[in-house]
Amino acid sequence: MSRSGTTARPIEQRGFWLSVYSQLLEAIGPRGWWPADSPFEVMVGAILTQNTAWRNVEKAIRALKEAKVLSPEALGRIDPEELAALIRPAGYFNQKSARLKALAAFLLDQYGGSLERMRAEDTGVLREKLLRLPGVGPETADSILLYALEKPVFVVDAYTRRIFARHGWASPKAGYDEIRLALEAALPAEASLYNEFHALLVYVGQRFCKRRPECEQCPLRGYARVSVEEASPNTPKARR
DNA sequence: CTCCGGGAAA
DNA sequence: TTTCCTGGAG
Repeated sequence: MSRSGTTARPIEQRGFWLSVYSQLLEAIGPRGWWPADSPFEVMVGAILTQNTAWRNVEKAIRALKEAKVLSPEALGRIDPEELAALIRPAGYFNQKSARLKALAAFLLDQYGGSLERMRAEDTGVLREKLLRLPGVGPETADSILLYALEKPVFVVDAYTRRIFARHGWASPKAGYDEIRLALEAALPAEASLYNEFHALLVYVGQRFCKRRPECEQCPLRGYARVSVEEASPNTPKARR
């Protein structure tokens, strides 16, 4: 076996990740993810929130509810342009309209629109099927698996990768599955744990580990293996 | 890497 | 006014 030298920083100790988790939970508190009235609403939200502020997703979901089209059947029937108009506040409305139509068609075709039947499918198989859908990449697929179906899949996102890179917990070049599989291997396979952990990381990314990091008040201050400058050199300084 | 995009914070 | 938002496809 080759030992390229870029290998290591491999398996973090379980205790380390659990201490990070409890630190965040204690400092920030439960985030109550995913806010929705149904698993299907979670799936729709997972599409709508792609690179989009949640505030704007709420407007779109409200419009879907008012138009009474927040179901696989109704989304399957609605005209794509009409759907695009309804979800306009969430941005990328033409793309997302097509993506929602594809998701609805998938649910109807594969599971007769029943999320119970969908949930009964093997997680790995289901993940592959979701990834084949247009507009469903790794993060969206895993968000659906975790937050809509309560499968123990750790959701990795841009915040996660930024936080991990800055603290020296993972290489900046680490791939999506590399981080996901490492966390899943190091943590108990509990959906409730992954649920809260990811939500807390998003909070840290939004409030502290921003493009210009504000480490002074951050709950993760003290958990870094390296300095921010060392881990990610071109980080902008926070303005005063 | 660029495009898709409205909405609101900075 | 500019920047950024719980990404994914070409």
